[in-house]
Amino acid sequence: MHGMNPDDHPLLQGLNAQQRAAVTTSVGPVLVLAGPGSGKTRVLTHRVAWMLGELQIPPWHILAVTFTNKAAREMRHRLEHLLGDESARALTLGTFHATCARILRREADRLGLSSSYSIFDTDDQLAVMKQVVGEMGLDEKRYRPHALLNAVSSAKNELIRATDYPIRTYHDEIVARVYEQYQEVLRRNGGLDFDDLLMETAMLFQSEPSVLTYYRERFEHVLVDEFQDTNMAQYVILRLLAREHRSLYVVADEDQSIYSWRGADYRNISRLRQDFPELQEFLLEQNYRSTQVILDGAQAVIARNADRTPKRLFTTRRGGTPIVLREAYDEREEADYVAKEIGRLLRTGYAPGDIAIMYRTNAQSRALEESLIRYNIPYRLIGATRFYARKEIKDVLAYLRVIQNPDDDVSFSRIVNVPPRGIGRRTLALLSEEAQRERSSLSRALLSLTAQGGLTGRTSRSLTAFAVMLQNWIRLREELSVVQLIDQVLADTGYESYTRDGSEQGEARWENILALRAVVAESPLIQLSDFLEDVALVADVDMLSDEVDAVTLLTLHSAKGLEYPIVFLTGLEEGVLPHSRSMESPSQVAEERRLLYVGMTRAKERLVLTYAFRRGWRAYGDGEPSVPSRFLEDIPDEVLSRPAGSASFSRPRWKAQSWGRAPGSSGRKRAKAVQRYRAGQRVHHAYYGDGIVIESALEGRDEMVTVLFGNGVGVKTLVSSMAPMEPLPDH
DNA sequence: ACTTAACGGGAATAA
DNA sequence: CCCGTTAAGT
Repeated sequence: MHGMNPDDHPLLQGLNAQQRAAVTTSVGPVLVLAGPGSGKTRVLTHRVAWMLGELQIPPWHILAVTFTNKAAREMRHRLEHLLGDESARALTLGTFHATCARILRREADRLGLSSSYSIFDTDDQLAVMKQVVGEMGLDEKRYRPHALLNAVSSAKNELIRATDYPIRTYHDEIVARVYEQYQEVLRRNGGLDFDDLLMETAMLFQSEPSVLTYYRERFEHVLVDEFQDTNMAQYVILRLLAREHRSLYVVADEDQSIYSWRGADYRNISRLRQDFPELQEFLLEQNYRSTQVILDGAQAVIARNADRTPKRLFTTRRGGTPIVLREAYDEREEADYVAKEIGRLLRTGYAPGDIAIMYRTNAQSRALEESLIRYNIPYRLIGATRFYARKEIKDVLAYLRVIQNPDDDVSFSRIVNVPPRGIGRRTLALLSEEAQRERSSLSRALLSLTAQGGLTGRTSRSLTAFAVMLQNWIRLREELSVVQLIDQVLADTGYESYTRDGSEQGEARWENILALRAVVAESPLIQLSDFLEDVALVADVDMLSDEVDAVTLLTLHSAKGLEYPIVFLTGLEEGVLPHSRSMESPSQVAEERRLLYVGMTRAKERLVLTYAFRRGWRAYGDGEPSVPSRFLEDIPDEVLSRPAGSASFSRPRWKAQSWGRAPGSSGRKRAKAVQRYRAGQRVHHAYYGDGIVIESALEGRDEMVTVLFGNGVGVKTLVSSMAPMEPLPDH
């Protein structure tokens, strides 16, 4: 610093002018608006390092909120590296949910909650909601637990309590009562759901000035990544914390807001400007990730969204390989193309870890997996059956949860008869009655019944045996580590022989349990409560290890914040992206567009877009051919390359013939059909192979071709403009 | 009284 | 395809 050129400051190495300005600015409310690949997280990390190293702010006064646990871990590593000391250790760094969970554990008594409260995940929430709907005598068809949960979740994200739920219709009335009852059941279980973690923290800050003051002093400086994806509850937490010291540093990109269905609201950016009028704003417009071609394609897609600030993103990586757009016959052929193409890229020197395949819905991964297996390409799947949502893992965790929090009836009901020990529905119902009489939980009712010797009849023996085990575990909890406790539970319940039933899936399930055990063994000193909290709040992307060299399969949502040299985006069809459930509302379609934008901007060097002519699993059957995604129309031809794929694949006037809007929407392009096929003609189909035309007729503006294929395929009727098929020369 | 095997309906994204 | 429900089996 003494006479040193500020550009040589070790904490500013490798940053451009815009980034440096953002990192070194004075303490106060700051908004960094940044495009993809512009070094958002880097700026955030360097800003924290700047505050610690240059401004001499003690680490325990800093709270940094990241979007995933993985991002938090990485930031801590980078900070340790940048600062060369341990000061990053004392920093509070984590996701909103993890941070709130910790605050609430500390303040549990103020909420009338045990500090060993359970965190209820989606499955648990559904179990509670079903119980509520059942108890209230509502018709599950009319009042779908899923829909009710959504309503409750939205209310919580907006900080609306059950008693304040706005009632305009009879349906609202029901929702309000369901909401109230749902909270009642949660509370009896000593549980909080994901939304409660945020809502209760926000409301605690609102209602307890002393608590707010404490955390305000504690977290004098607050920094937030992915601010565009905060919801109202999160915004209120930030606003309250920062109101006094006004040191709030947020990084955002409205074009990457993809979680509105979870209550996220990018208008929080405008709220920030209103609530902190002295806000300093910085723009990061240089993209360091993608080639010009990829950036141009992505920009063209996002530019069509209204209500956004236009940005002038640029990169010095001129040119680049064109974006590949490829039509496939169906999801299987699409997957085969992707796998084959990956095989080719691997032979040119890319590593499997350089490649990601992205899709809108988890269900799409199946076909891709099958092809990758067939082509012997190593891959790993993010999401789908999430590790911690697997039955066997949830079972073990449910045991631990009951041991940790005996009021957790949801977990108790889950494991009381797993492995089967003769405690069926009827017995559980009796136990539930007893619990209601005693106004206590299932496990407490069981323990007191056993203690009184009040059990008779056939089931008494199994119930008593279970009660003895449970009591023993609760006692052992004090003495044993989490690993030892898991081992004890597995041994006592005979879970291994129950799981390993000789089937292949049984072996896989047991391996999953061993994997869980290994995770615990990595932190041998962890407290049970901390372990359960960590496990409840991990995201699938958190478990992405950089050391595994495999192709990554993931949803577009999980892809946020990641980057790969090569990205395949699959299923670019109307109904898939944009998703059919989003097509009624323009704002939801706009979000789908942002989702595509997020996906495209993950790619550094190569981007491949694919769509299928047919997609089997789609609800409207195999009769209806797919329509390419409307978003593809916005990508300029100059950045696209449309490979013929197999030789059979060239289709003249392809665009004019097969492009259109969603079925039913206006603006479908009309193209006069030309008869390309006649009876007796030989054809080649990309998927079905060679065949002979039996009949061909113009129908409306399309040509319907009936073909007899070989190799046992048989007769198929195809739409000429859509089928990946072409006439073969006669000879 | 419980368990298991077979069946039919509804399927986004996720901390 | 994963689920919840139902009917038959122990």
